[in-house]
Amino acid sequence: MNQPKNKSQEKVGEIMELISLKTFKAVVDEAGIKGASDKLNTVQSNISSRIQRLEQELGVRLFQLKGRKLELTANGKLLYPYACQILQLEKQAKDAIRIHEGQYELVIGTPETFAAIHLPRALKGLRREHSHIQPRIYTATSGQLISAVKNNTVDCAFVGGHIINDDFVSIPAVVEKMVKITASDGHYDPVLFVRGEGCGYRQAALAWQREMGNTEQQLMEMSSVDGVLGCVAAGLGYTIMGWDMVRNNRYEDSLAVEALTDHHANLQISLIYKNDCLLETGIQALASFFAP
Amino acid sequence: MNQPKNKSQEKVGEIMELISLKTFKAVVDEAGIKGASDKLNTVQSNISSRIQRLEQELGVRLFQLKGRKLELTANGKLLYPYACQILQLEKQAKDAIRIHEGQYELVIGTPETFAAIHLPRALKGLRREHSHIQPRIYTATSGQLISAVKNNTVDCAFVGGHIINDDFVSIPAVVEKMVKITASDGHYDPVLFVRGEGCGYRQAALAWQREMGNTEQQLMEMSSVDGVLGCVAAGLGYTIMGWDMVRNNRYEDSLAVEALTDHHANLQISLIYKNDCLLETGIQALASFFAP
DNA sequence: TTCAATAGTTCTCAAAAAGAGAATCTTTTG
DNA sequence: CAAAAGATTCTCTTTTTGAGAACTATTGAA
Repeated sequence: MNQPKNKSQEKVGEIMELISLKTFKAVVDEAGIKGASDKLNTVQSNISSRIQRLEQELGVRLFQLKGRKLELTANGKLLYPYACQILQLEKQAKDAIRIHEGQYELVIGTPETFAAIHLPRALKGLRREHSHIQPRIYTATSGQLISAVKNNTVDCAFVGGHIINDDFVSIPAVVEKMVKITASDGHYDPVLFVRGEGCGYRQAALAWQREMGNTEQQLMEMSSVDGVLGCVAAGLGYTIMGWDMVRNNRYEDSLAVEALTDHHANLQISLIYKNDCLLETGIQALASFFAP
Repeated sequence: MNQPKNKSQEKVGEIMELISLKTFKAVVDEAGIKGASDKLNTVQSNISSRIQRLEQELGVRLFQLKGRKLELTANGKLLYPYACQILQLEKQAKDAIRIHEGQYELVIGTPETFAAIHLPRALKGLRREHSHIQPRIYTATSGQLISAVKNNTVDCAFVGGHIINDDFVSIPAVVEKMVKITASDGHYDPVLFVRGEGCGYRQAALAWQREMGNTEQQLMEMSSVDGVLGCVAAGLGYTIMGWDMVRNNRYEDSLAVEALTDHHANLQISLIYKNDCLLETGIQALASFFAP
C-alpha cells in the first residue's frame, strides 16, 4: 500500500472492522490483492481500499510494495495472529448460536474423486438422519484441504494418508484398494499417468513408482480422473488409483486392474477436523456413515 | 428488539462487524439501549438498529423486551462471552502495534481522591522518564474501577484494599494513614459523613463504625470530599478518611485529626491490572513512582 | 385514574461509506 | 521492447449509516 497522500488528520483509533480483518487475512493467505479479491469475490480496488482503511485505523502500514508483490511489514506480522484468532472466534460464536438453534451448516472438504465415489451415500444418510445439519461441499486437492481445515475454511475434510498433527482429530473413513490400471488388452506404453499436484493418488503412484525403481519412466499429468483413465484405456500408459475409480467408469470394459501389494495395497482416507471444533458432533454423525 | 416485520429474505451469514459486537456488549453491560447510547455517544435509534442488524446477521434474537427493559435471550447469553473475547483481542492487537510503534496510550483508572492527591507527582515523572507513554485518566469509584479493569475499559486502576482475584496483578502503591476527622473546636454532632456508594473511604468508615458499635448513628452522604470536610469543619459531624485528604485542604485549620488504630490505621491502595495485559511494562513504570 | 417520565422502536432524510469498473502506474517476463 | 501481471487511483452509483423527530409502551407518582 502506498502511504495515504498526506491527509493531515489520520483518524486513528476507530474500531477495526471484521471485514477489514478478513480482507487482511485473505491478502496474506492468498499472497496478494488479486488472490484475495478472487477469494472474497470482489474487485481488486475494493481489497486495496479496505487494506488502506485498516492501515488508517491502526495508524501504521501493514504491507509494503516489493516489486509488484506485497510484503507484510513488522506491524502486519504482529497483526496477523490476532486477525486469525478474532476471525476464528467470530466463526465459533456463530457456530455456537447455530448449534443452539438446532440448524447448522457443516462445510465438508473433499477431493473431487472422493466426492464422486464415496460421499453421496453418506450425504444421503446425513440428510435422512440428521436433517438439522446442512452440508456444504468444498472441493480441493488433499494438500489444499489440510490448510483449509487449519484455516477454518472448512469444518472437516476427507484426506488420504495419515495426519500427524496434535491439533487435528482424524477418523478413519474408508480404505481404498489400490490397483495398477492398464489397458485390458495388455498392451501399454511405460508411461505413468498421474493427476495434478496435491492429489492423494498422485503421491501414492509416485511412491510406488519410486519403490519399483521405475523413476526413469515418463510421467504424464492430467487434471481429471476420467482423462487419465481414457488415456490408459487407449493404451497410452498405466496408472495407480483406487479400485473404486474404475468400477462403473465409462472405460471399465477397456481396463484391467491388478491389486498392489504390501503397504501399497491400501490407501486410508480419513475425515479430519480441528480438535477445538464446535461442530464435532455433526462431524461424527457424518463419520458414522463410514463406520465398518 | 421486536422481530423485523417479515422481510422474507433474512440475510443470514454476513460478516459480524465489531461495531455491532461493541454495541451488543455495551447494551448488556449498561443494561439497556439508553445506557449504551450514552457510553458510545450516539443516539438510541442507532443502537437499536445496530442490534437489529446483528440479530439479522445471526438470524436470531439476542434480546427480548421485558416491560420496558431488554433481557438477553439464550442466544444472547451464548454470544456475550465471544463478544467480550473478540473485543479484547481487538484491543490487544491494537496495543501490540502501538507498543511496537513505541508510542502508546495507557488508560489509568483512579478514584477522584487519589487523582487529586497522589497521582500528579507520578504522572509528572511518567511524562519525564517515559514520554512514549501517553497517560489518560478515567475517574470512577473504587468499585466501578474493578469492573473497568475486568472490562478493559481501563488498562490499570488504583483501588483501595486488597483484591483477591487470580486474574489481576496488584502492586502496592501507597499506604494512607486513616484518621478520624472532627471540627478543631472539639464540638461535633454524632453524625458520620461519608461519600457515595463505591468510595473506598466509605467502606473503611462504615467498617470502623460497625466495630465501634455506633451503628445507630446518623449517616450523611455527600458526593465530594470537600463537601464532607466542609460539613465536618462546621461541626455538623465527623468523618473517617486518609490523612492526606486534610493536608493542604482549605478547611485544614478548622479540622482536628486523630489516627485510627489497629487494622483500621492504614488503607492500602494498590495499582491493579489484568495479568494478560500487554501494557504491563508501562504499568510497572507507573508503579515505580510509588516505590518506597 | 391520569399524567409525566422513561425506555425502546420506527420513520425520514441527509451524509458518509463501500462497491464496481475503467484507467493508470510499475515491475516482471518472454 | 511489448505484453502480462499486480497494485493503485479515480469516478460514479448504490448502499449503509447516523441524527433527529415522532411514536408506542411501561412505570411510577400525584
